[in-house]
Amino acid sequence: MEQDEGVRSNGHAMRTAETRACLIEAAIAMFGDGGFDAVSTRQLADRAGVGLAAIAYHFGGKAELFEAAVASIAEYCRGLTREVSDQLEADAPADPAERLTRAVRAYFGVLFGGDEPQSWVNFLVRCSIDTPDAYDTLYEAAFRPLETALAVNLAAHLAVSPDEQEVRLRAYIATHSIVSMRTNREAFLRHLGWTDLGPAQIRILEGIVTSLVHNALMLKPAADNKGNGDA
Amino acid sequence: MEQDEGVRSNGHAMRTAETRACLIEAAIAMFGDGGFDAVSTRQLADRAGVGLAAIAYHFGGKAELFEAAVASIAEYCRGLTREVSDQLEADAPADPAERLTRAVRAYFGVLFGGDEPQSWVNFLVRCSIDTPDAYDTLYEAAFRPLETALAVNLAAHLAVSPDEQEVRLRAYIATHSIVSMRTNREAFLRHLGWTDLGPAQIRILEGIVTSLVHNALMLKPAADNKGNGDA
DNA sequence: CCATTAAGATCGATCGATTGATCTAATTTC
DNA sequence: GAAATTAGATCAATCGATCGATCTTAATGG
Repeated sequence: MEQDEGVRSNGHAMRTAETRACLIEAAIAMFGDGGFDAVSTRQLADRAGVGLAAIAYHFGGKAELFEAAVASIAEYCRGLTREVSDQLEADAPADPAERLTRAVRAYFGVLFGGDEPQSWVNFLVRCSIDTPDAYDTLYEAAFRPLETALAVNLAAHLAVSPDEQEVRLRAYIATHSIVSMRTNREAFLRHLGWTDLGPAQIRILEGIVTSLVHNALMLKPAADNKGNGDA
Repeated sequence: MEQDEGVRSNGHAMRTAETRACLIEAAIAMFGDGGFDAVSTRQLADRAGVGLAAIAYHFGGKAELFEAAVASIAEYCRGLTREVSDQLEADAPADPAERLTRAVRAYFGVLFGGDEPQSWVNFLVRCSIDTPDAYDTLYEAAFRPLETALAVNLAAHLAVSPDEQEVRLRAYIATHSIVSMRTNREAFLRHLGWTDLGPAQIRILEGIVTSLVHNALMLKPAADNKGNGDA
């Protein structure tokens, strides 16, 4: 039963990869839970099940381990968003509106269907306010492609340029209405009087999200955006 | 011209109040910038222009200073949201839809018209993920009243019960679409390709927000919420 | 009215504990 | 046995907290 010895060409290399993976996983979870300064290198090593010196040996130091955690979660997020952006760039439904509907549903599924712990989400939130530079890498790699694909389809649907700020703003509102339910978890749960996000709650959310797409994202601007001024 | 000697009945009390205020202001700014564990008590004291021992003397310790900062910013936020919830509870426009439109504009003005530094917003974000208990106090005091007033008017407009999750969910989406532009600042700026939130950008936002209210918040559910299933 | 005393508030120095980093010796793999 | 990797011990630096001394203000006595 050598279930995971396929890539094990070298025993040292495997041990190295495993130790690094354990440390990165511990880093994402613990940095996400408490923030960079709230976690000590000893706690990280204990959680990862390795010695304290392994951090310095494999990454150079605490800061470099954090960077590796950012790169790791960026790659993971890229995999998630690729599922969605592929929907938007597929040929299947020719109608942009239909593609948008499906893509938003797929995005919703990615955000609420996975089993990533909340600490991973918190890690991303902390990144954006603690280390904007690190967040920049993450955003460009994982979220920019999705945003671009969304803007292209939305612009086609509205028959305007994808560079119009109206288009990008709509895309932001639509996507982050969903995203904020995870990034802003505490406020969201309190707002709805919920204590958890179980399957029952997620089903309710999905219905509203569908409505949201039609309203905020795809509805033609018509007269309500320019006609009423501010009277 | 004794502009601020009205309440100064006691010299000691005044010195105490001033020192406490300086420490709390420094705490909000520095905790917001870097998080609880990223800031040392020495840095806090330096920023506040007081001695290190003043923290223990006036608050008991670093943790208690943080709690005092939460209470302070909660009271401040309560003042901001009261401006908006008053709009929703006023008699002036009898039409709930019109009250909602005005209130959302007022909320937008509160969020983008003030001169509170971004570190204050970050303080709130950190609260929600670092100390949910502290955030609970803050939410109940400052945001719950606004949310309730919003739900009441929205329910009246849609002719349903304010307890319907559809109503609360709509209110969340509408309000947090705006709020997330500040709490999720880095992603928002990158999404729009902006580098700052100046008056020009805020003017653009206001137009879209107006549209958002009509679309996501006040538009009748019609057939798109229940009719299409998930085909 | 001024001098004296008590209380309130601040400050610099220092405590033990913990931090990230480093070093050495032991273990594992080839 | 040589190289790679790990664990345990230890480093200087910094952490939050505490102490006594100093300064400011309020209250008291003459």
